Amino acid sequence: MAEDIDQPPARTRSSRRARAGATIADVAREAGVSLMTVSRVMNGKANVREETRERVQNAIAALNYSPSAAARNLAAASEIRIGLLYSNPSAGYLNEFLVGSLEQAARTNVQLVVQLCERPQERAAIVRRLIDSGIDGLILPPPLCDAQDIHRLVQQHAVPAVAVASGQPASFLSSVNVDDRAAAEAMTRHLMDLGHRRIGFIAGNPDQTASSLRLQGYRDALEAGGLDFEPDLVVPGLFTYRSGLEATQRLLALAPAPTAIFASNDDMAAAAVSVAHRMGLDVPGDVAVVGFDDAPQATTTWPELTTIRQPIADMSRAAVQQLVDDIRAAREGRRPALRHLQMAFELIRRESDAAA
Amino acid sequence: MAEDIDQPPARTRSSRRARAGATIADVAREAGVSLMTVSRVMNGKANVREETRERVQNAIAALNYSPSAAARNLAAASEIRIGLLYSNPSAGYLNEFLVGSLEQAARTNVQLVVQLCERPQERAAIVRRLIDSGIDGLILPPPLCDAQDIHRLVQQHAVPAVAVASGQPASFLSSVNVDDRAAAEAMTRHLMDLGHRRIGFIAGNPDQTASSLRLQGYRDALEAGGLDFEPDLVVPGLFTYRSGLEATQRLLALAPAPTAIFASNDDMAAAAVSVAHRMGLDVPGDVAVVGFDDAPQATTTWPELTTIRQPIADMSRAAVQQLVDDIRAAREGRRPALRHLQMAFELIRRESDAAA
DNA sequence: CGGAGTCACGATAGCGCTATCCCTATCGTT
DNA sequence: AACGATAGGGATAGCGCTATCGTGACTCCG
Repeated sequence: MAEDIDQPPARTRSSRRARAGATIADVAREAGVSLMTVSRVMNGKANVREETRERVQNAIAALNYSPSAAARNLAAASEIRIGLLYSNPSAGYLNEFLVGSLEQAARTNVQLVVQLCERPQERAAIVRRLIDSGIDGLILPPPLCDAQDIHRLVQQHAVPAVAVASGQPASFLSSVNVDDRAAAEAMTRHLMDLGHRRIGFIAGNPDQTASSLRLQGYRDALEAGGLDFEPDLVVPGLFTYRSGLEATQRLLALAPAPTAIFASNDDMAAAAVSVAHRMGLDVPGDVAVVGFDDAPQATTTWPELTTIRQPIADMSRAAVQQLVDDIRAAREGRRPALRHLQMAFELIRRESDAAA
Repeated sequence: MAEDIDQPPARTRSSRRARAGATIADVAREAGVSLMTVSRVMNGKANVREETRERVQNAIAALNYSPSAAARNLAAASEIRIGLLYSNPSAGYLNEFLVGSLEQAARTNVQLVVQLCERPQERAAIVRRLIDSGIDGLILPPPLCDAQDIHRLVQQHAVPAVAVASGQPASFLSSVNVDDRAAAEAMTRHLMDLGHRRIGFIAGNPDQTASSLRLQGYRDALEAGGLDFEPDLVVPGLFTYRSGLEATQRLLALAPAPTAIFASNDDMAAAAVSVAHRMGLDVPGDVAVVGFDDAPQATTTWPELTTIRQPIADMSRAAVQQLVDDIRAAREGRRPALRHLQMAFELIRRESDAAA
């Protein structure tokens, strides 16, 4: 045997080995194959015999091996950094969004840079800095998905980006949404089915394109049901609790008052409930109130809100996936295949609505 | 000049170079120094002349260089992965917590693994899997900071961990909190200063050690102010909106009813406001209501809640920092210096309290 | 004035992995 | 039988950075 001849010269310097765990070399030795074969198995490449694959996988399990993300990135020259810009959407939204994207980022071995991007006058500078620092792509949750200045930068620098929950995503972006129009239509129809004929609508922030789609859905449902659209029943809002307070006061001051209020998000719906209560009205006995988003407010309000649930975590997961695909495509010289995903919403019936 | 002799043999294989940006070699060339000097500057090592440091920094700026996290981790043998376990605290809390820790994780170049750890019966398995996969440390926000089964695993496997906002952190953990007792005392004193003599207290979930500290603060303030502690005025709660509803009903059914209600968190305080309104009581005219945490609910309620603000993002940043220090210490064979940080809280006065 | 100590900095060898190139055994084809 | 085609798998060279050690230029002191 030539085993001792093969040994490398004794290391005089102390080893710099860091990982407590096994390395790919250990696995290769254990399985009796080369490093590359182990690597192939781990990356699911095709040209490995089933039997070999199993042997390697057993070795991996036996040694409790988990690959070093750092080494993989470095070797594959595929370090991907994705910027996730956010600007104070409701806490619940951001939260679920973050969890979904973090999970997907970990799964696909990309680094997520989470950046607050609050004040409009600083936005451009922040995005520019990210781009300059070599970010590989951007995720734009609402309301940033509709920000013109960010769009311009993205297009100028040809940075792959995904808009989430934008009403009408720019042509050079991938996007992930639910069908806001259809969802609002379904909710309005639901109220009509309960017998409501005067349905107040609190619109969302006009700067977000989803707002007008929700309004459109409301109008479509009225029309389909043979009800006249009454401009007085639509009042402006900004997606904030405070704006919901004011909007509801206007609606309930109408004569005759609406028997149902459809707020464009849950914050405003919660505000509507609060105003109704303070006016001595019962919800849903005197007015039904429904929201949109299924934010935490929906269940920390009494009565709990009937609302539209968006699969936010799934959407953010999909957004990361799409972005990574686009980035890899661009790196390989392929044209990224912009895709516009539409995910299913769900009408969640709780206790804030009832027959008219 | 020997410049052309120095050139490496023409590369026949295509370069595997990935980064669009500059590498440390580019910076070194630009600044006219060696790689190591650049590395030293970037890591803030002491033994570099001020003049050289500046030259390097200029080169870095000129090339808009940013180092590859993957390469740094690999070379320094210092890849650190931290597990952040969470279990459905309020969305606002988790949110701020995540943002803070993500930021600090990015800054210190460690990888954050965010893990949902909801159901008690699965917790142990999840934590064990994380540990087996070679996680280097754990962050335990409430309520997991007080979970006995997790504590046991952490101690058994000697995994560095930091408990955040635990009332009485286990002896083998580092911790970061605010002084819950002092904060509750301050809030109670605030109500007493406003002239309230009958102050209802809604306790928090007894499984979380912070709950009893908040109650203790309430009692301490009463005693210091010469008021008798009245057991009837303290009702149990679970930190949930729903439990706040019930607790408030009990408090307001008392005769005489309290003129102020101190809820152990904002969810329950929001519930208290809701119940008061439905009973036709004005807040704060008929009852003052105050909360704890400064969660989003505090400002999406009318009237906005007076509450105690914890610097959650700062706390999570500190937790990550502490954990990284502990991990590095352990790797170098030093004993980690367990530390118990206490950060400043703030009483935020809004519109839900008034003189008795 | 020579040797020890200090300081700023350079040369080099990896960190753990994958891309690339290359070799071998096996098969079908003529 | 000779040939190319095609798996399946090995050897090697980096990816971009830092740890370690080496080196020359200074200081300091007996």
